[in-house]
Amino acid sequence: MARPDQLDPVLGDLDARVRAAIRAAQLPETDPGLEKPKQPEHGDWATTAALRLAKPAARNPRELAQLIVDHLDVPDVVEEVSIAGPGFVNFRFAHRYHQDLVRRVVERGAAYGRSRKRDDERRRVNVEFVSANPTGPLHVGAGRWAATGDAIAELLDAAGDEVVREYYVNDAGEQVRIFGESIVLTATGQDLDDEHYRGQAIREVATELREHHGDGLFDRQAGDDDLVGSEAGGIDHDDGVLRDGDADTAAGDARVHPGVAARVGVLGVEAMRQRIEDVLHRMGVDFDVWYSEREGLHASGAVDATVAELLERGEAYDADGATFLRTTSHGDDKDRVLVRSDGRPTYFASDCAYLRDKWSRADQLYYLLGADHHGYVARLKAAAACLGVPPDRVEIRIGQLVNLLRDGEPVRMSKRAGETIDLDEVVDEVGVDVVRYHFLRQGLDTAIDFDLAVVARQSMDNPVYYVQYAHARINSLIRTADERGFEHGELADAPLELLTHPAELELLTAMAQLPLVVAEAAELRATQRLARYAEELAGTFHRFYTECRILPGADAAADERAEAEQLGRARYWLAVAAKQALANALGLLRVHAPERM
RNA sequence: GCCCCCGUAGCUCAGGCGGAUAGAGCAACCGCCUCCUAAGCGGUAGGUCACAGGUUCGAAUCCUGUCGGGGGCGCCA
Repeated sequence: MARPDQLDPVLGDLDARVRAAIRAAQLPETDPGLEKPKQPEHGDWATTAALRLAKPAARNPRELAQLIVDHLDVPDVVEEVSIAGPGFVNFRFAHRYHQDLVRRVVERGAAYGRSRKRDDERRRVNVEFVSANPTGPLHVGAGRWAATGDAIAELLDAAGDEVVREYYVNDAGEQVRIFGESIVLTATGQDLDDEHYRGQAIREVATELREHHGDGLFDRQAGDDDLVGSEAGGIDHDDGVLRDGDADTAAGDARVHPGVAARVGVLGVEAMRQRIEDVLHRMGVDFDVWYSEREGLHASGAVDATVAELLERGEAYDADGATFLRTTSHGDDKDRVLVRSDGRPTYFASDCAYLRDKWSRADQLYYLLGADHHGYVARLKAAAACLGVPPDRVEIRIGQLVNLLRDGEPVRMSKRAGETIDLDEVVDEVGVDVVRYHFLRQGLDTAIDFDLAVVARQSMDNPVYYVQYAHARINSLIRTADERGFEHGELADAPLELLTHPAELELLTAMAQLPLVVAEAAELRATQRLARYAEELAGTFHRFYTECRILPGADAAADERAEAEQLGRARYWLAVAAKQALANALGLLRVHAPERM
């Protein structure tokens, strides 16, 4: 967790003083855990140190709170210190602190809320998410991982880490051959079997490939002569296309030449991957790395090298002609096969090689997986352990799935039916911001019902608009001020000491929290923390706007007018700062902050 | 058979690494635009935090069990 001194100089100072007081009182060292009291009347910030010290010190927390206060060198900005409840120490800050905040927010601009980490604390984090198989279009569920993974990556970046967004492309194995067959059969108007992929996107890809490569691509002869070459047996040991797959279905569909299926499969996968990339881009998600299993792990020899290394480390062993990884010694239920007795590596072997590769490029690995992959966690963690990667450096988060509904009725998403509603169509229907925000404001542990009818119909009541509206409203205010020629002057000259109205102070307090919220949300990888905070911040602005007249009214008497002008200047700059804070919060969620609505 | 997630207001969900009177939005009801965007604001009403034990000075939060709901693995990739 980022410490307060890296977020806010005043809080950092207070944090240090509380620590000093704890030392002076000869109490065990503990994090002051500065937080904002739930009830504003309790103060601006509070330390819970006494509560947490109660157990180790075996003393009454209120007594400890008093001890801490007795030893505390109270900074000037703190106007009032009080002990309350079971042992909270509350601090009330002078108005000066809040007024300085306006300057700090405006000066830091887009950087307000972001923080740095010391070099020894900064991590290179590899965030892998989505990674859906490129054998079909993305469905809504993938949209959840896209929005969440992207926002978590952004949060980590804002918290001072170096982040790489990565998509693992499963472009090797059995499924590529099946995908190739599916395209060929679709293109040539033949019936598909149960195992084949189908749907609108496949038809489009088939058409696309025909246009680029001609009918010959799907032709058996062409496959024999030009495309298959040494891989006539259907197994291509060089690029891994036909190596993988747990099924012992070396055969394949008799109507499609294996070489043609392989060739078309590779082309088709790339075409589909491109479509996925396009949809994700529409979602505002752009990956840094598209990692090809076929090229990066098979063609490069990384899989073989990884298996060799595991054998060398003594973590893998040969039995019954196959090679097993001893995952049971790291908490898995049973040992997993790396290389089958026929010599083909398993998909799991690819995962091991991929993990090893990522570990060479990063020092923190984050995997965002859907609940349908939760059975995979144990073996992946075991694989990490076998490869010598410390367990705390591999994070595997499981998110619950998304149910797509329309008017309360489930929308079919089965792959066999082929006809589903894709993410692309959902984005068309309700818009990017709604989709993203809907996913981001809910925790990963909650299964989400995404009802198209509800989301579309109630779009005006969607919380994302509540936040965006606050931003647009401030912009409108600024625009109006300009149109009326309101002289707001320079921020440095603004009479911020006039900001004493409760609504103003609440807005200021809310703004002050952004850096801590960001740090906490990043630490917990919890996008909903930031989303809920954004709603709270928007709420404090709306109340301020309702209760406090910002631009002077035209009807005021001359003597009152001068006063109103002064107050207006202070409030104008407060609004400018609030707009920045809102824009930053939305920006970290990568949700659009509109200038007008 | 095993595993994961959830159960908090009528609905959808925050809060959950123990701490102050349990929060928000929607829905309901009552108010607020001669005035900077009413996509807003204020108020009222609405809760055995599923249930039962346990740990603790203190439990919505941690542990165990039960019930209810969702999903996964054991078939594929």
